[in-house]
Amino acid sequence: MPELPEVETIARSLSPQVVGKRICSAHVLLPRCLQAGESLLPRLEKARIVRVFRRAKLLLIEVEPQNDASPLLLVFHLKMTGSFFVHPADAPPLKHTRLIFDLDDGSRLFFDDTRTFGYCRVMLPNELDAWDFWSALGPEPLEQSAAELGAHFATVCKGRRAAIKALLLDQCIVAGVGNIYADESLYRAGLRPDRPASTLTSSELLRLASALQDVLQLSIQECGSSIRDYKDANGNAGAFQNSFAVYGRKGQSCTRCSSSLESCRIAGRATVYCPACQT
DNA sequence: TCCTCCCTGTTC
DNA sequence: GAACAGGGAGGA
Repeated sequence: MPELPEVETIARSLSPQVVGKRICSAHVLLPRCLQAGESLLPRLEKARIVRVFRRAKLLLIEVEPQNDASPLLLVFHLKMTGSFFVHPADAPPLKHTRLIFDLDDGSRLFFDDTRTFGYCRVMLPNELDAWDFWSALGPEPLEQSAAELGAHFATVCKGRRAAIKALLLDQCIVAGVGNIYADESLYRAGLRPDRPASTLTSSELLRLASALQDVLQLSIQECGSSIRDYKDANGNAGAFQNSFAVYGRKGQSCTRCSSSLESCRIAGRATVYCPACQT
């Protein structure tokens, strides 16, 4: 379940393996995984990979087509089980390989995805800008100060009766947060996930902003969280799952007060919290 | 604003 | 063999 820290880790680990190489050919093994841009596929031939980066939970590969002024973007959403790996020449597709990009040094970039929720879109820059999902994305939580993020939370929480956790998961409110980091940041901020957003004070929202930034930064330092499937583009697992305070710990004791952690469902997601520490 | 669906592997 | 994991689209 790659969220912001995992996608960031994948981008960082993939970048040195592919930037500067040219794409020789693209193979679509699962057609519905290519959600847009089929007509642009021929332009990928001999295109040079210039950048691998992340925005929200999306991983983007920017390429320069050989005889074309306009760059192209390969935009991936990994959803739950998407992953990348660079294989040697002639490596055959694996059971869950959905896309293969043959590179000019003979290596092969695989996009694998067990549950096939993930997708790739090949897009021109103006198409990316015009894509509703892209243009609606909220701010990157790590690209502003805690005070600025807290003030942003205060603005968007005003008058909202939805649970604060539901807002954290909303990519239009803040980009890149999924179930793990929503639960972990609410725990660190001492806030119940089911609190109606409008009931949070500005100081509580500042605490939440700060906790969210802390937990995302720490996780990036640990190369993300590996629950089941997640591995970076070198095949390495992350380690932040060892630091979870609440996620996946329903019924276990709170590390701070020893209360039994409780669970509920918010916005359709399993939610774990400490009934004593979070108010 | 909330619910269902999409999908497959793992766990109960 | 059912329950569960879950991001986001789409519908009520």
